[in-house]
Amino acid sequence: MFRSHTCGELRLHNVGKEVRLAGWVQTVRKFGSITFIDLRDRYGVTQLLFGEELNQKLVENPLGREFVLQVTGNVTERSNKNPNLPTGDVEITVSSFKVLNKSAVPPFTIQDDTDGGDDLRMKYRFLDLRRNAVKKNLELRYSVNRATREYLHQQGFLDIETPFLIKSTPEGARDFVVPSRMNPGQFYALPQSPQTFKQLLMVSGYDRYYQIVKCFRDEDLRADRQPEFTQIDCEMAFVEQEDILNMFENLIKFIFKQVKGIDYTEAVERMNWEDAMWTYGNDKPDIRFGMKLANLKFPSHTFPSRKGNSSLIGGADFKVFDEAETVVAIAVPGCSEYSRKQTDELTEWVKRPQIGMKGLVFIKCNADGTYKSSVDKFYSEEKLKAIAEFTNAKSGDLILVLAGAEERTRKAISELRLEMGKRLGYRKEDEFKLLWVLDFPLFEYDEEGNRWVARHHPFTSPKPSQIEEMIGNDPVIKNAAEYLKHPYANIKANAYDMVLNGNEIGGGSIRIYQRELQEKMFAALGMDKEEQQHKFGFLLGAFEYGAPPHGGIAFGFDRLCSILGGSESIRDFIAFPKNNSGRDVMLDAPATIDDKQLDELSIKLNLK
RNA sequence: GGAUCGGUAGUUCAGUUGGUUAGAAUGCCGCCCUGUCACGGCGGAGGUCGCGGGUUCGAGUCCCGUCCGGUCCGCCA
Repeated sequence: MFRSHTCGELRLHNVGKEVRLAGWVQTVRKFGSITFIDLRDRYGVTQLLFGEELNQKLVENPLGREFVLQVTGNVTERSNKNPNLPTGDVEITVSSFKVLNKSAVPPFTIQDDTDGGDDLRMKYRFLDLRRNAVKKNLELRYSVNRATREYLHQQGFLDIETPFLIKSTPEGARDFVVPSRMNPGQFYALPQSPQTFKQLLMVSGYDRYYQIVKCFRDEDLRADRQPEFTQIDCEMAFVEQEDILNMFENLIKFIFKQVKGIDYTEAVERMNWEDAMWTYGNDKPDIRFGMKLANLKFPSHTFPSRKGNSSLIGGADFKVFDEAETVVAIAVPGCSEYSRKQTDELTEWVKRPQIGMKGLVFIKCNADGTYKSSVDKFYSEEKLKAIAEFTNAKSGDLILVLAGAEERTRKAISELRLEMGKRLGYRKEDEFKLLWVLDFPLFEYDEEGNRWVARHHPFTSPKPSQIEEMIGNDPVIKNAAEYLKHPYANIKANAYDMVLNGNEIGGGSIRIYQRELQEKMFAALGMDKEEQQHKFGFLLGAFEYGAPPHGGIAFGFDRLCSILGGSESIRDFIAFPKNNSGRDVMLDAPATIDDKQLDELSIKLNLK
């Protein structure tokens, strides 16, 4: 018997028993003739006591950190208990021990607050994974996985595997490709998602499908982006949008309950894409706090149904506002007493290249009812008061105003809102707020190619009321400068994103299931018939054999785990992640392959 | 593709205006210690200052290039 118990389970009621434990040496505390050793495994830490006799043996066989040890001994009650340890009431009085394996001195400490930097931890990831902090993330990941499977199984979903070696498709992210030895000069692509396969499964009649599946995208990385990542991929047939929203907000609520013990009973809020952009400047707003945007000035073709009040800022001869396409403000609660140093710091913050604004206008709504701003030269106290009212600022608030080109300015004010929300403590990691963002635009304008690209993906259906608008109009954009006036710019999609605390955790759509409409969509994206047939002939063909109406959604599994675990980085929730440059620093991958392998694949390198 | 921050002991970092033998903490090694659990005390070892070039009487420090890592923009349907 290797061990009778784990290092996490012994308690007072086990006192008197002879037990055998195995694990890693966490620390050695020597006191002349007795020694304490903390023995660690996946389940916890138990203190070992080596008495006088055995202590002599320890001198002969010194133990270091991370040695693998097997001990036999009696569970005894401690004279000095440790309340910080679940096993802290007992210790093992060791009667015999065996070193199962030695260990080199680890390059960093195996503790919650390790002294190792990220780079080193990734290189020695197998040691990093011994740390409790990482272990509990992987445990959380497993419980999210289990909850997902339990819920979807209850709902009658089938887990069906789809292939990893598939065909490269033109739209979307860059593909990872795999050369085919048996078909020289030809390549498989790794799936960016099982999208077309799950749609084919709907045609086949498997009307509730899911998969927790790896997907691959060859794009640059971020803290929350990995080249291979995991999705909860789902599809349903004979459904409309409402069915999907209900099914999957309940999935997330189920996960909350199972994983975090949270009863999320309230209805999930819903918001149009346009409202999200108007109110928060962002298609994935964090609605845990207010600080909504006050749109003082904006281009009318971007928000055709909105009315502004530009007279509030116009006519003051303030060029920055007069020449800006967009002027937008937020009222930051209780910050009117910010010092010059603090407002300067905020100005520097928005001027960073990542934000890219030229400056920041602020208006202090003083507690005594007066106003003080950085633009007092241009605006009277009365005008400032009117702006403050429009911004819904209360006395004691600090109004921050950004001005510039629509897209950049809206993005910047959104970032600024999130930053101020964070600084004021409105973004608590243990508070969760879900949101559906609906009615995304079907198309996005691609400036470079002067053409339309699918905002979600080319299988997304337009709103039924706008199908005619799409079929009846030529996709060609004659006047690039005024692309927003093209009928396609206003077509909305049957698409939806689920947003959690300002993070997109999932997105999906009701799909196109008729060949004619799918062909029109491909054509709108600039694909001629031949190309359509070559790239998606299998799907178009399948649509001719009784494809049912269907739709689905995919959740970013890694990201969902990281948010539930209160971390910004998904790397902490992946056992063996890649670094910023897409490298596995432990394996040192990717790596070159030898000439024989290249030759078998009929590949010649052309390195520049 | 671009911006930006960093690279000094095993590790995490400090290092002033360019000036003697590059420091601290922790880890490691040795000795002492019977109740510790961040044990304690005494002593010791440990450095290609990422790499290459330049300026200078003199470079960890300034300049140029390069490599590696972090963050962000572009990109990510």
